[in-house]
Amino acid sequence: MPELPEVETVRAGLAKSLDGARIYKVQLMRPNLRLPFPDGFAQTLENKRILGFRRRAKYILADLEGDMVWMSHLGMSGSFRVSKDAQIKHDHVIMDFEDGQRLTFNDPRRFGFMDVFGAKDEDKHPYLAHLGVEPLSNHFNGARILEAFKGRKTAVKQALMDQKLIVGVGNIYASESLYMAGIHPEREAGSLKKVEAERLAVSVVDVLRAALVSGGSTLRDHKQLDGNTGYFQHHFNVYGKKGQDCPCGTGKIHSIQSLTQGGRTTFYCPVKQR
DNA sequence: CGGGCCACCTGGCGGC
DNA sequence: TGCCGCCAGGTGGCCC
Repeated sequence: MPELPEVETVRAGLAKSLDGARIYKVQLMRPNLRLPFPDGFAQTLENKRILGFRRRAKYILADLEGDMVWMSHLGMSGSFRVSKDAQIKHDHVIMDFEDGQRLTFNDPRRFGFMDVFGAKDEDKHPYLAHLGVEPLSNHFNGARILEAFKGRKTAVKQALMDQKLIVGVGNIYASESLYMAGIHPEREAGSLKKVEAERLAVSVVDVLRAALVSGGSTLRDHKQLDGNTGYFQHHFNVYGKKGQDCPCGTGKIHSIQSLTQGGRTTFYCPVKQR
């Protein structure tokens, strides 16, 4: 389920149930997800209290007693649930807590992964060290986009999804942000003017914040930890709407179009986005 | 280093 | 009903 708003919603759900809880037992139902679980993964987590949950990019980071960090990534189809329901297909990690709660990680496609490492190694972690700016931080603005995109020949849509430049924006919110900013997805990233970069920064923030307020987007049957579904999908302007009338209100009635970039589908308005 | 492409997986859906 | 191809919210690694 995961772009920034969905991951942040999951993080908040984990925090609500499990802040301060002590891990009692960790069961791995298979030796790997996309990556192998590190040696001693279960033993390292067991008997440690969770001090809090943070998010960096699309990674969930749990601070543990003993200056350790438990990292999770949801991939495309990963989800957590706090419940004592029976095990179901694709439940790969089951964590029981001292207070009786059970946390289960389910991931049909197994593109997710987990790791555990010392807190002092976090900044050097190969998957965390080269991440770009957090779009909901006060370091993010048009100037930052201009700097990140400078000299890039790649399409602005792909630059927007490049986690080394800006984190948290995936395929849905890249399309939605570019639509809102009125920028054509195939524009060369390095060609953005200052005003366009500023408009894009505002659009990215607006779209992510609006999605966050809605509890993220729920495609297919995905549920949040508490069993609720996000509902931002009802506010999409273009994502998944190829052929439908464009809501932009510019000129004559026209339809939303799609194209493929880097193997991913992009949705856009050929009139509003230039 | 940048950019393009493939790989990793399972499941759901539309078309025949 | 069954099979087939295609698509899906991500990202690491390989190649040039």
